[in-house]
Amino acid sequence: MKEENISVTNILTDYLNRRKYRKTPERYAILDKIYSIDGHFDAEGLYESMQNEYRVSLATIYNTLDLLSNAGLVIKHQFDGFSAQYEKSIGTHIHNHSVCIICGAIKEFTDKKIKKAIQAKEFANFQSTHYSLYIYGKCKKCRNK
Amino acid sequence: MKEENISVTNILTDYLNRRKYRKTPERYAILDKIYSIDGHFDAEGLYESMQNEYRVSLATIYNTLDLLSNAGLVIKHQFDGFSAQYEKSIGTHIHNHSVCIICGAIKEFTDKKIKKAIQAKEFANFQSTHYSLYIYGKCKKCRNK
DNA sequence: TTTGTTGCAAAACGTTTGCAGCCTC
DNA sequence: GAGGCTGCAAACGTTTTGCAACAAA
Repeated sequence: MKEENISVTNILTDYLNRRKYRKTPERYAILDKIYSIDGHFDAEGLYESMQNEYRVSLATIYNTLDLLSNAGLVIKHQFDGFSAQYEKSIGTHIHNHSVCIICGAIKEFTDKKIKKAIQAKEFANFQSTHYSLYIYGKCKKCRNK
Repeated sequence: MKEENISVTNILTDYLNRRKYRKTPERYAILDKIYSIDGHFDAEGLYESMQNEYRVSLATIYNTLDLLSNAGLVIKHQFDGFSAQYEKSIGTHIHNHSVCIICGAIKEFTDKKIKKAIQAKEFANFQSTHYSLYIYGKCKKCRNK
């Protein structure tokens, strides 16, 4: 287990304690697996990748992804036309996504000015926790379509 | 028909001509309906709202929303957990969305600095056309959940 | 012991597809 | 007249749900 995983494990434990939810081995196994994945993944892929290690049902994968999302440990993306994509959130640099409207290719990028501008935003009646920025357009390959 | 609709009709006609697509009454009826709606709508709602005027099938609604999206006449949003939401794009101020992670409440907001920072972004191999920014968090009602 | 959580299978949901017939070009 | 577009219904893939069994508290 990476060092990072120790702290996310603690975050999950705190979260479960605070809500009086149960600390099941499935939840920790899924969290652990998620933090070993770099980049995006979907529920099905996570499910399959765990079959040889700690076997959990797809229903539990969905339940747990939802729980971890509420706990701030994963971020959920709904890119157009695909199944929901997830990624770990702790220890991940804040980044944005460019999405090709023709072929669906997704790339990550960072931009300090954008980050600053968004983080400076404050709401009167809304307590923001995170954000997703998707810039749509055409990638190099699809430029002329 | 509002004045605005005349110009979006022209945009659609140009688009169809350029691609050698057919100018069917369904496409214009759907476009017209969409530009009479303020705010978000989904395919089902659009379908139902047209039943008393120009009747089209749900399949055609989906086809046409896709076409109008490619033509830049509507913007598609995939807010978490719901069916895809659409909104007209021409004559609509660029705006962002705050999404409550507890109850799903969606609000629009604008911010000049964010807009500027995003529009200033240029990519080497990507031609951007539009963007969506979703800020997630907890709304006033759900602050303590 | 209580009851939240799991696995399984079935169901639900939004969306897409196949196909015959229609209507734009 | 050719073939793109439509409506219909069936199919699809992802996600949710109901329920009995299990296990954390």
